Amino acid sequence: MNSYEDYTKLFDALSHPMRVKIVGILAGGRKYVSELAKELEMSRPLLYMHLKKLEGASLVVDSYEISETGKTMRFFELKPFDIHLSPSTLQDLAATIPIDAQKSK
Amino acid sequence: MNSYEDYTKLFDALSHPMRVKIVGILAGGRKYVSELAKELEMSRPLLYMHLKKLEGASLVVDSYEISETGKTMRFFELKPFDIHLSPSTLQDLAATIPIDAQKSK
DNA sequence: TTCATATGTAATAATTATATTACATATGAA
DNA sequence: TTCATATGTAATATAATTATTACATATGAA
Repeated sequence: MNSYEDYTKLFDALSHPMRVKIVGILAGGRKYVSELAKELEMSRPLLYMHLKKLEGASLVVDSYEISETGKTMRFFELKPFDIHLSPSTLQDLAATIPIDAQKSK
Repeated sequence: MNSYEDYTKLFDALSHPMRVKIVGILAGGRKYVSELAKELEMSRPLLYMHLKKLEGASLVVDSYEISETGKTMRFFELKPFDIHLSPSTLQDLAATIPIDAQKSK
């Protein structure tokens, strides 16, 4: 974790309950996309959108594997993180934010 | 802090750099609206929008005071908070999120 | 009265985010 | 060949967020 953009991306990633839910599931171990979609009762296009945000925030990483039955599977797993939020930590972070900062997309 | 909605509101509030900046400034002491707008070089309507989000996330509270020159001033100050984010804490939080949860507006 | 400094908000524009539908490829099993 | 299960994405629709402009009120000082 370095810049304030990293932090706003992280907060943005965790601002949607389904993405927090995805993180919670992955905290119990890696899953492949179709498996996750079934568990979340969510369409894959929508799930991909959420996973992309989580990956953009460096909360998850993906890797490919071929199953015993020959299917390509894309696994997602959680990256370790440990973040402390308090007035003091946010004050330090805020000090690095320029006055004309916009939301990073 | 109780429900997952409280947390997603908090993350949403911190997902914009200017709101983190506002929190950082208020960590140094309370400010009234016009004072903040000047320091942030931001229009008051836009600042109000950001402050409303921060207040909705229970990060700040407001109070009114009459200045020595008779002007009504609306002060904002930071509420204390201390949040720890890790796979384990998010796993606990995620367990409370229903499968059909949508973003709370 | 006019000016400067507070407050507040309604209306709109512009941009992003969220969600769905409809495609497409590839593999192994039946 | 057909089916089930993986993958991926393009196009579109809907909704929410972000940002600006234009108002309005109130106070005390000049």
